Amino acid sequence: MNIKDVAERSGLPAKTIRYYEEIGLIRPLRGANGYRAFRESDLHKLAFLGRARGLGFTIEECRRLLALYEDRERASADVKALAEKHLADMEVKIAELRAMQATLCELVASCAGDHRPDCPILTGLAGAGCC
Amino acid sequence: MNIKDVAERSGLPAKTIRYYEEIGLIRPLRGANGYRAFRESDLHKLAFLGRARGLGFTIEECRRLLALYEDRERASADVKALAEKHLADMEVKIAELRAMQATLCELVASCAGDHRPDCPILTGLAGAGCC
DNA sequence: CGTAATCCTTCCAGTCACGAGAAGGTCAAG
DNA sequence: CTTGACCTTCTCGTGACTGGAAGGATTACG
Repeated sequence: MNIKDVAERSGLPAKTIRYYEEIGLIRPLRGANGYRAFRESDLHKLAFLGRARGLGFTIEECRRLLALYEDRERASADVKALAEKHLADMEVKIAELRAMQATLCELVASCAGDHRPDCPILTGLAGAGCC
Repeated sequence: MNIKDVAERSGLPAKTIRYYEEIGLIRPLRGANGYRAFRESDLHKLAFLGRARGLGFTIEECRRLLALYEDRERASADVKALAEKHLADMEVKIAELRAMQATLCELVASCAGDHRPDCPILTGLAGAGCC
C-alpha cells in the first residue's frame, strides 16, 4: 500500500503519517523506488493512533499505549492507569474552562451591548476589583 | 519602573512582558541605558492583558480588546460580541472534551485493571468496532 | 512513444504563546 | 573595586502537525 491508500483507510492525512514515521511511531517498509510500503499492521497501528489521538492522548501517551498494545505480556492495570491519568487531566482542563466561562459569563451578562461605550467587560478586565 | 517591578505588580513573567512588547501589545519607553521604562499606563495594560489571557482569550483577541479598551468611542456591543464569540468557542471545547471523556470513561470502566493482559481499552482503540 | 496528470519523495518554514539559557552591558552596595 | 542583582538581545525548543516548494516515479491516454 502506498501512503494515499493508508491515509484514506486510516482517516489520517498523509502528512501526519509521514510525521508519525519521523518520530518513530511506525516503521513502514520501503520499495525500490523509495516509496513507503505499508503493511496491514502499519494500517492497524495508524488507525489505533488516530483513535487514541481522537480521545485526546498526547503523542507520548500514544507511544506508550502502542507499546502496551504490542506487548502480549502487558498488565491491563498499566493501560488503565494511563487512561485514568488522562481522564484526570481532562477533568482539570474542563474545570479550568468552566471557571473561565463562569467569570466571563457574568461579565457578558452585565454588559448592555449597545452603541454606548460603557462596558462592564472592559472595566472588569481593567480592574478586577469588583464590588 | 523597570521590568521586574512591572512583572511583580502585573503578575506576568518578565519574559512574557518582553514578548508582548515584541508583538506590539505594549510600547514602553526606553531609558538612556537601554532599559525599558514602564509607565503606569503600561502596567495597567499588562494587568488587563493578564486577566484577558486568564479568561482564555487568544493574543489576537486581547489585541482587539485592548484597542476597544483604549477607544473611548467604542460601542459596548463590539466588546460583547467578542466575548460571546469566545464563550461559544469555550463551549465547543468543553463539549469536545466531555465527549472524549465519556468514551474513555466507558472503556476504563470495562477494564479489569489487573495483572492480566486482556484490556478492553486497547481492543477498543484497536478496533472501534464494538459489538 | 511522448506527455500530462497524478502520485511520491525530502526539506524548509510557519503555527501559538511563550520559556530556557547564553553572552554581555549596567547599576547599587559594601 | 568587586560582587551580585539587574538589564539587554539573541537563538533555540516546545506539540503536533500543516503548507508549500522542488524534483523524481508512475500511470493513463492519444
